[in-house]
Amino acid sequence: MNVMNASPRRKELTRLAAQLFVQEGFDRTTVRMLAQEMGIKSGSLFHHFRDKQEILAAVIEEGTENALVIAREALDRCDSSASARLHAMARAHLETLLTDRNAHVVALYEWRRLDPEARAHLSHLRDAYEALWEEVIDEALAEGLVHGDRFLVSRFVMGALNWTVRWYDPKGPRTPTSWPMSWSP
Amino acid sequence: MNVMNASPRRKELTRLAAQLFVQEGFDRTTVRMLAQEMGIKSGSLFHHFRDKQEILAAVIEEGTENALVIAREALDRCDSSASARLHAMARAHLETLLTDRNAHVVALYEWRRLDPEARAHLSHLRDAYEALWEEVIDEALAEGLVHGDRFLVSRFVMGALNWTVRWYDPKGPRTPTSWPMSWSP
DNA sequence: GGGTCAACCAAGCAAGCGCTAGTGTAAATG
DNA sequence: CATTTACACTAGCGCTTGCTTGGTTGACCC
Repeated sequence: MNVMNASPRRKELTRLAAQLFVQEGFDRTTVRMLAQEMGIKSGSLFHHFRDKQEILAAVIEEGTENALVIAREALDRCDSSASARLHAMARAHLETLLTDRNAHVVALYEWRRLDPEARAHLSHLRDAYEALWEEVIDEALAEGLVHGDRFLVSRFVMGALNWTVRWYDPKGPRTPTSWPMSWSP
Repeated sequence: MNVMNASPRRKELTRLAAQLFVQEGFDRTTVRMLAQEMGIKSGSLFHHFRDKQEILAAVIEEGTENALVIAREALDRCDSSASARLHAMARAHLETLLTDRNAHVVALYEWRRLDPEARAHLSHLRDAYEALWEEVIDEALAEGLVHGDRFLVSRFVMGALNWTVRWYDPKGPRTPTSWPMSWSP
């Protein structure tokens, strides 16, 4: 088995899996569906991944790693005012949400399907990303750019940004989706 | 079968189902698990609901109907300034999110599992609720209370509010949950 | 040209799934 | 008293699931 490496083949399979997981949801996506989409037989899948769970973990890991890279680059590139850094961070966030849309939607909707070990590992990645956000928000608070409770501000900002995956459709203004364009509670 | 009525027994079963759907997700929740939680055998479940899908629809319907009632009451009770109405609406929204938490989390995560007929029916309920929001936001824009694109403003407000179900835990400040307290994309 | 190795396949197993059929029974209804 | 209704039961059918097994292929290497 290829379990631990990051072969190009595995990367591609992961990308395809992400797409299917978004379309059908993790539980509804069978290993046979995944295999067919990948052009192989279902048994062959387990040459690349230990089990179905590992495919899910690979999808989320990939997405979160890319988010970290993009955010760091954006922060390096912009000037050091709190406003510019906040702007850069928000923009990087939305950029990631779009380019790795599938992976992030999966992370959002299927996180609970991860087993404890995978969850622990991916939590570290996530925490690293959140640390960037908290840093930037602290600066914004210190400069008086925004006001309010540090905790609440960051939750609300992240909420508003992340929620975009539910209603923003890059394919066009009003393509029918399988979830409601918006949601009322 | 009791399919169409709203017997008190069915209401209670629906409440229990909502809890299980939140804990396990719709697909992972088997009719046998539901039956056990309800203290009956799996076959007996189909006396109350036509099929598993109908249980899901019942959960979401219940939650959305309650949201509508609460929001309307709140709007009736407050005075007519745009600020007061916006405040009342936001408060009612969060109140619903808390009291019918399970139902709303299910609606948020499992909407896609609904079959087309159920989805169409529930969309109407949802639209009725959203109409209240749009009305209030329009008033706020007209009075200059908030600025910006009407569409974007309502999405961002709803996003920030709805996102609370992901990090706010009514049981206490830091109880471990099965999803990340917050999320980084 | 024999050996290596990732990649793949055909076949199938054990477990679990939603749901149905048919029956029993106590309370409500005529 | 006779009949219907609401609710529960047992038993199991037909099918799908994730995953395993044992073997084949073809490109590359010394």
